[in-house]
Order: sequence, then C-alpha cells, then structure tokens
Amino acid sequence: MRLSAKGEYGVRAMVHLALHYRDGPIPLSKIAVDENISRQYLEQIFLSLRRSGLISSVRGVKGGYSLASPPGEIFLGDIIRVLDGPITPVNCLSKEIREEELPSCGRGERCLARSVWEKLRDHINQLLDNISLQDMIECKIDQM
Amino acid sequence: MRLSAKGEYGVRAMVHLALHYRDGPIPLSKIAVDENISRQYLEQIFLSLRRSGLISSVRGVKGGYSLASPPGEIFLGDIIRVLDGPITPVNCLSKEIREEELPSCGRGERCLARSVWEKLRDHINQLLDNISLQDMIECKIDQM
DNA sequence: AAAAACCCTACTAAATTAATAAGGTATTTA
DNA sequence: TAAATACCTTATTAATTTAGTAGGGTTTTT
Repeated sequence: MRLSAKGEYGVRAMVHLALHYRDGPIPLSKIAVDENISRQYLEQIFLSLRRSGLISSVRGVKGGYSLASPPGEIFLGDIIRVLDGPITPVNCLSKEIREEELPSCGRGERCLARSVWEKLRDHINQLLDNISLQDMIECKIDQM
Repeated sequence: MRLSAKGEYGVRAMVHLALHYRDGPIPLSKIAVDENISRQYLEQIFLSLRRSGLISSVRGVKGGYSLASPPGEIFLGDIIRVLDGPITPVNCLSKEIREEELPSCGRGERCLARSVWEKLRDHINQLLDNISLQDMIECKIDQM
C-alpha cells in the first residue's frame, strides 16, 4: 500500500506550483533543485501532468510551468491517477483491465475478498478526491 | 497504492481458514489448490502468519493449519502488516525507519505533503483494523 | 546568435516482488 | 515400523516494476 516516488514527487511539485500560483511560470529546474528531485525524472513527470491538462507550460527563456487551474480545483486524486494509474488495491478491480487479462484468481463474484478491496479502493479515492492543493497550502488537512 | 500478491493471497487464505474454523486443521495443499496459489509460495506466507501467531499448525498426516483465534478477533490490518510490513503510503512516515535512514527529501516538518500522507495512512489502517474475518464471511462489508 | 528552458524517446539500473527448488522434520496410519 | 502426508526452512532465480539517465531535439527571449 505504498505510493510510488513518481506520485509523491508529483504531488510535491504541484504543491510547489500552487504556492507560486500567479507568479508566472516556474522553471522546472528550480523546482527540481528546491524539491531535491532529479531534473530529468521531473521532466517525465511534468510531461504526463501537462498532457493530462493539469499544468501548462511556456517555452523558452523566462518560461516554465504553472497550474492549469486554481489550486482549489486540483485534487490529489487527479495528480496521482495521472502519474500512477488508477488507484486500486488489487488489479482485478481496475476497470481499465479487460476481462481477458484478468489475473487467474478466476473466482469472479464468489470472491469474498472482493467487496473489501472495493471498499478500500473507494475510501482511498474519496479521500484523495476531496483534498485540493488549496487545502494543502492552507494546512486544512488536519481539520478534515 | 496497490496491495502485494502476498497480502492478497494471505487474506484469501485466511478467509478460507475462517470458513473452516472448527473443522480441524486444513492442509495447506488443499488451500493452495482451492485458491489457485502456488503451494510453495503459500508455504512462505503461512510461515510468516504462523510465526506472527495468527495461525497455528499441526504436523504430519491429518495435519494442517487453523486460525489461532476466532474469526471475529482477527483483522485484515493484522494480516496485511505481517505480510507486507507497515501500511504506509510513503516511507518517511514509517516508524520502523530510523532518522538516519530517511529518504533524502530532507524537509522534515516543513513538508506540506506530510500531513496528507499521515491522514491517508490513518484512514487505511483504521479501515483495515475494523474489518474482521468474521465480517467477511458474514458479508457485512457493504453495510459498514 | 546564444542562452534558457521546455519537449520527447529510449535505455539502463536498481529494487522489489513472485515464484521455484530442494531438502528437512514431525506425525499418523496401515 | 515403514510409508505417506504434511508442515518447516533457506536459498536461489525469474519476473516485474520503479527509478533514474542519456541524449538529443524545439521554442523563445535577450
């Protein structure tokens, strides 16, 4: 039950952008240094985030990245799903996997564990989909 | 945010034992076949579960494994922590890691993401520590 | 024109996870 | 008491995933 480094880096980088929202684009190299993340690895992460529409970029000197929407409209679930794929405790719950590819547990609806995994999945998603970057920079998490 | 196969197999096997609680010891080979898990891999899993005191074993012909406590007293969190280690979304929250070994994020209390990971960790643990094997075999999950 | 900064693919290395192998030990039953 | 059953254990390998590097490109500003 661990988040990947990619997801963790992504969230930290997005918080960084949130803190500088309206300061104009922030160069990736600055974020990489401040957050202690390899520049080239962070480029991969930002490539995904940009393609998914969560951030936008400006090229050239004085360019950089900025949030595509206000911090209050971007949720942790969005970020993590883009970087790590669907948030699900076991593969067989993921809708993106087609029936044929299902792991060989072959138990279908008979699986007593299934409803637990579904509940766990829904819990995690609901939590992450209700925490915005704004909540984070305002330190509202503890009161949630 | 995915459970390992080990954790998943472990839970399924424990549910199996719960369904046969009071039937006397169930041979591992039977569980392996019924749950479609490699016998030798399941042996490793049961070794951990036994050493942690969640199950007990009887050797020899007519031997096998059984739950060490009633199904109502064994919780999913117990099983998963034994097999996968502490349930924590990011390493830096795990108490089992000493300060010196902390990953190099080097941000300590300044980390805005930290309280989110803590909240997520607590949520997941609380959920898993409140679902017993008894709940599962009685299909009470959906009403929780 | 040069510098700054984004853009992108491919590859490699590291770590983790999953599984297999191979043999040992204890207990029951014919 | 011998054979069969089934647990016990460590070591090794295979597979997969994750993390990170390399190396080049393009765009824009000064």
